[in-house]
Amino acid sequence: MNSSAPLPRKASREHRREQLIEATISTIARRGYAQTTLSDVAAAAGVSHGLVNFHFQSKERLLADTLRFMAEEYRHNWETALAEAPKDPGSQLNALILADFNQIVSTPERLAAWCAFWGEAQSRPVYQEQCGASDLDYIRVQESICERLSAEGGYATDAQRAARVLRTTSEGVWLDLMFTTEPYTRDEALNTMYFCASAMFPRHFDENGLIRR
Amino acid sequence: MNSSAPLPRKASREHRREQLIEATISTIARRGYAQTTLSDVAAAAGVSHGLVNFHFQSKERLLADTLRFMAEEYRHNWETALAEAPKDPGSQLNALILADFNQIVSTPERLAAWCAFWGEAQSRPVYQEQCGASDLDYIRVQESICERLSAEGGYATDAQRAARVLRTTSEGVWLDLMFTTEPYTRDEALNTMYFCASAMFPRHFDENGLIRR
Amino acid sequence: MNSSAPLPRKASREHRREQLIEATISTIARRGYAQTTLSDVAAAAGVSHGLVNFHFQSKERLLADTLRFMAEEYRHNWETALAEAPKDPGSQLNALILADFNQIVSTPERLAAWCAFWGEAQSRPVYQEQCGASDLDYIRVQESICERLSAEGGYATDAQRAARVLRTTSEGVWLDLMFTTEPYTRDEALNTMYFCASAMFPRHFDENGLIRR
Amino acid sequence: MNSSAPLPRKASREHRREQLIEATISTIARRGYAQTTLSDVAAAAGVSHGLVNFHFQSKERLLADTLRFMAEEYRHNWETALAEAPKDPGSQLNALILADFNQIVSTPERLAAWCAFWGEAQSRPVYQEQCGASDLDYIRVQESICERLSAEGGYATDAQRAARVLRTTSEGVWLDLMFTTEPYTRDEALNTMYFCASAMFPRHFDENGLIRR
DNA sequence: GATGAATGAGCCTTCATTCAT
DNA sequence: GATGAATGAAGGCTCATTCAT
Repeated sequence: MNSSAPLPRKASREHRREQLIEATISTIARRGYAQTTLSDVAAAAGVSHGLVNFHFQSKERLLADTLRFMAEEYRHNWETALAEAPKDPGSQLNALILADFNQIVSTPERLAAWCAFWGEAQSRPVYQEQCGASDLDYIRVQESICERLSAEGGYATDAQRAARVLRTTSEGVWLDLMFTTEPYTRDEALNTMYFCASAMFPRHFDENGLIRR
Repeated sequence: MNSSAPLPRKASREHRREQLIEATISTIARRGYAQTTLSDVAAAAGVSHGLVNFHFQSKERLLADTLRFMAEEYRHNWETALAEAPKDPGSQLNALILADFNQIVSTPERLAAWCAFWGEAQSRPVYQEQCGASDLDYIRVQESICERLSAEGGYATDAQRAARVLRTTSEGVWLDLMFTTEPYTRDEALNTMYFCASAMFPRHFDENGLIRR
Repeated sequence: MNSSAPLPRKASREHRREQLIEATISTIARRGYAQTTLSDVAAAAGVSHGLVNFHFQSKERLLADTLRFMAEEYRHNWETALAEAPKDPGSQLNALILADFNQIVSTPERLAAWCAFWGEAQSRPVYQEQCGASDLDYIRVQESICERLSAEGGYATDAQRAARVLRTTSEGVWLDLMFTTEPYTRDEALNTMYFCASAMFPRHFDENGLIRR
Repeated sequence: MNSSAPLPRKASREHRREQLIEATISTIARRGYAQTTLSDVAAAAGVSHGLVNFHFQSKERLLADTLRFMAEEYRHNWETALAEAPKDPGSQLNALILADFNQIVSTPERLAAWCAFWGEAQSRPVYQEQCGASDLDYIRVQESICERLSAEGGYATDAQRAARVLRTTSEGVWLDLMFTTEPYTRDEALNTMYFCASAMFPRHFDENGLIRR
């Protein structure tokens, strides 16, 4: 997996942690959550397994920290996208859609790891807490953008449900990218998102994306 | 734990198997996939753990058979719903939507178990095979219904993408029912589905369901 | 293994026991002592595994009874051979040698089963008791024949050691028939025995057997 | 149980392995092959049972490595004996006989362990492979010594069969040392071997050993 | 910081034994 | 007599965790 560059014998604390977290994501993606052992993670990171415990105290914490890392990465991804986009609601919604399918959070490894955590989260309150707040923020921002868009475009649409349909479609398309026996491309994934947006906001989106005026 | 009635000492083979599969679904829902042990399952079924291996040979097979059971149950659910509904595409699509949220497949236990299996499926080819064919059938039936609906209603819509949006929204709403910190009701879930359908097929659906004429 | 003739639904007690003992010998020969389970034995006998316990109460007793059966069979084999042979010591010793390699006790299955029991006997006093008395009888009879032969032939040989060499060679040749990567035939086995006898009693034996006068 | 001194917490890998192999031989000798568990072995070595798997991966491999160890020890024993003995065939054969009954390979533990492995070997190809080659080498060396002895002494004897009788007698005497209810001493065992040798090579051996000239 | 030998709890699995039918 | 579902003790194996070096 790793073993790429011969690591500096002494990496800084933070760097080691991040390296181990990346190895954890890799391993979960490859072997699944239930099959992931600390030895797998250590091997993927090219270090001894004792070191994992040294930096994370326990497997539980390693996994929790990995999930937090991914949640923060995800949040940072869409927050940055929104900050860099024009402030009109169409552009903002477009930025949100694009952010979900860019090369940072939408890699096969990330998708697989998210999927694995979802599978476990239901029975682990600690995981739900980990993500709940982030998700709520995302939902509220998305809803508020949809409201502004609705107002601006004169849509008679229910903004909350529109936002929810966009969000669930995004999640479902992620699952498609993981599982369908006849998978489709990331472009088709995006087009599906735009198709969905255009059904609800036809004066702002068509199947190819945001309508520029 | 042993929620059911005191079991007869000897249940028929098939009945025992089904009982153990139900106990497995329960246990996965409660404890998660990774934390599910044969002893948990046996305790949930009120039998000794040796009996699980007696009937399923291994934990692996118990889980695979459980997934198969759920896949067949899911398929049977929507096939029956379609068979019992009027044959016009609006009614058929409506039946498909309702089937996903009825009391058979949309119980908290079923949702949680599905979610757990999704999390593991990515790293288990045998699970993907288990579900792949079923999923494809569902997708094709749903697409064909959307095509007929599109033709009938004169929609300029892309039937394949419309079907996909409906399906992914359904999956995403399932995840919402599992995870959101501010969960909503099954009625709201259905209304969200109808909102989605009405955005794409406004002459057949509104937010409250199929428009009767 | 078995399954030969469709068994009468109700076999007599003794017949069932013997049938199960033969199945045990078969199974030990095929799978080894440590790998032999009651289910293997039952399957080899074509009956349900519950029946084995019914007839033998426990696995321990089944194995002990099997060993006793083989010990009695072995003893009966050489006793009969001695009874049917002429009474001169040369003929008697010859009968003893031939008895060890005839078709009753020297089948591959018997040899393998004996070997397996030897391997376990060391740590099981009950097995040693089972065979000890029989062995002692055999040893004494063989020694007494050798003494008579020694006297008759005017050999200056130590009859006890001569008997022991014959007996150990017989055992060692049995092991050869089981294990050597370049096995030899039963005829060569016999010739080896005669070679051994002729070295000690050259006026009574040559490499081809008893010297008739 | 833990017969040796309190072990250093960290023994070198090779030393640990050998220590565990000795514990395995001990345990097999005491409890028999079928009754030997990893916990027994670990207890005999004074370590936790997890450590056994750590060093040998599985019980299967532990036993196979133990057998290999004993086979190599046995081979080394007679090879060294031959190397240190005078090169005339009489001395070489004498060295071979003595080697089989010295304090290295002919301890009660070794004999019992060999016996247990023989009992299992028949049904385990891997065990047969383990020993087959070594045995063949031994047989060939022994035959060639007997041939040289035969030529030197002008015996009209069949060297191959003579070698075989010596070898089988040796094995049989080993079994006697394990099993007979009236056991005899190691000296008597050796005398029996010499008795056997003297019967076939009377100008080189008498009952007390090699005839020095 | 880092390593890897060592520990031991916990799990899956096997299988002798029981027993209702 | 015979069957086979059911039990539960026991064993092999995994792996998170500890800790001497």
